[in-house]
Amino acid sequence: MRTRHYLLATQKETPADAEIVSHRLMLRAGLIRKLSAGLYTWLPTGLRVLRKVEQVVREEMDRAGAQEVVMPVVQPAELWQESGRWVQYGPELLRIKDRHERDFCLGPTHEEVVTELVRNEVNSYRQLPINLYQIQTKVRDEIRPRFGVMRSREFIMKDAYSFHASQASLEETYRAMHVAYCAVFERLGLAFRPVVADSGSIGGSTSQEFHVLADSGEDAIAFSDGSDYAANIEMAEALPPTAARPAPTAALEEVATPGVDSIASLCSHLAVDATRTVKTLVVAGEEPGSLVALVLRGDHSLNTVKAEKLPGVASPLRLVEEAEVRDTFGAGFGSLGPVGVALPVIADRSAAVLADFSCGANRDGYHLVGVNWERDLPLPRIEDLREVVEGDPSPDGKGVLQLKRGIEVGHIFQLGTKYSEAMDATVLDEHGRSVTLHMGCYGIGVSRIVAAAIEQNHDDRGITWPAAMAPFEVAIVPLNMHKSEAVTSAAEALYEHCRAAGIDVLLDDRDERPGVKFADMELIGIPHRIVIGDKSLAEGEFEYKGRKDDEAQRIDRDHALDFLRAKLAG
RNA sequence: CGGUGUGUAGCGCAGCCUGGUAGCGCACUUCCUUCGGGAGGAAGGGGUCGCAGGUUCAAAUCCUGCCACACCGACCA
Repeated sequence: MRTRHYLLATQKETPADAEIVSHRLMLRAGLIRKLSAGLYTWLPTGLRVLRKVEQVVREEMDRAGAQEVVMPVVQPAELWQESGRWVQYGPELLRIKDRHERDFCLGPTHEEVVTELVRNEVNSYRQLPINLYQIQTKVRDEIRPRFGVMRSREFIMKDAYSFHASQASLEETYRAMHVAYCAVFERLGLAFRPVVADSGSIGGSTSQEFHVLADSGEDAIAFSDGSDYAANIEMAEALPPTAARPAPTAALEEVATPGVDSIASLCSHLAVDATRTVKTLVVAGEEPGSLVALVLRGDHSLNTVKAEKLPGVASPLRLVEEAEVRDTFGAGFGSLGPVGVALPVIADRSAAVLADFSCGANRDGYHLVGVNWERDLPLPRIEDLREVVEGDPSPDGKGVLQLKRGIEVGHIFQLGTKYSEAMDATVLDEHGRSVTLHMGCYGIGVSRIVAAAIEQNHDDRGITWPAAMAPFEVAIVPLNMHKSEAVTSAAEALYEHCRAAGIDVLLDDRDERPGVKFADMELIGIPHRIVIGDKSLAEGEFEYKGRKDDEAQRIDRDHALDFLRAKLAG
């Protein structure tokens, strides 16, 4: 490719609304342009990167025995009604009507379509297992699109669906997908971690996420420093404290705490540590109109995923309005406590082992100190409610937890029979009996990977692509090309040799000053750069610089191609 | 959906308070000089000031409504 007629679309200035580095660089390097909120055009350079990611994914899926298909983006409502998700999925499902007023949706995922396909085409256990995948545009009407293609309303995803006659077969494919995913992210040169995950709205039991580690990640992940344990923080269990609850030593007392409406202000007012306080959160119960009080140690945070899975607690979790709380407790948020409340109370494991603690008095402007379970109030139901913090013991008993942030780029699920049962997808087994299919599903956020890779690979000049993802492998930068015939012919010759050798090469034949060319090639992150100028050319040499190198080096022009081949191979 | 903020040339912004000729930088076009790290000069092109209504002799500016976008909280690849 030559830059002269190539839509390079680089820009010096950063659009004001780009918050994270990958979004800024994708705009500046001319990878994407925004059409509307959460909707992006992929420009030639961006598309090249996208295609490289797709190809790695495709190769590893094929290697793992999956077969590629393409399913429709537009899907009939009937299928979604059959699985129950037409009502369950919520407003994120973008619904449309055709000219006959029939309901359709734009596919956010394809469980229904693929199950419909397989129940028609596969009838015997002999045809199983089967694993079908596609690389295709998905549509989700995101509440809040942000960070460019990281969270957009339209995005490219690889989604695979496997079907099995038994749970054992499903587990085998699930493991194979785990291996394939690790291979994909390794080939792409990304620092990643597989983590135990919540299966969320897709359903099913076992699931793991693959996270690219980055400070800008939207997810927190917890992992042990003493074992392989790693989990999304939503799933990380906070183990029960090992120490028993101390005996009470203080007397129960109500103290005036004017203006105190938070744990922080309570601590400074009473000169106590947050670990000796308790906070009370009120959420909706399972029965319509009912409430449940959740009690956590002052320095801990509620884990909403854990909470909404508890029997008696409404799912999705709903924190109630202050007015509602006031009706029940007679006090506002800042003065709530578990003493003397008529509601079901659930205490976190850490809160349940406190003695002589402080909490709200259920009277505005007052708190209780010296509170003790079983003396001042009954010991309530105890559950794991809180978010783990750094330094907690690892749930597998080995080591302590560390927290990092991650970008979810892959997710594998064992769905079980959720969809096959709802949609009556069965085969006959070797005894001629009808068995419900077991199902797995496996997603990779292809467009998100592009952004995630930039989060991990950039410097103050631009993107520093991992080799496998770079839009071009080699940039040829001739200096003074329009004036020097020697430079022109050398550049043209090297360009043709590279093309003949199958190298992805970009020849910068623009009539621009050197600084402009260098800056652009570095911004878009081409890993290898050959500069051809009159001075070095007179000595029969080119100049080579790797994108991450500090210094350029001279190379013999006659061996430039071999030199590049060696660089690309290694 | 709630909270906050912003809509003026392709991009980044000023002008609005105090109504009166629509401006700056980058980018773009032409010419001259320059040419190994985002050059200098000269001359140009490009805007229904988000939309609709209102106030006024006069609205980018004041008022009302609507729309769009961004950021902060509940969703997910």
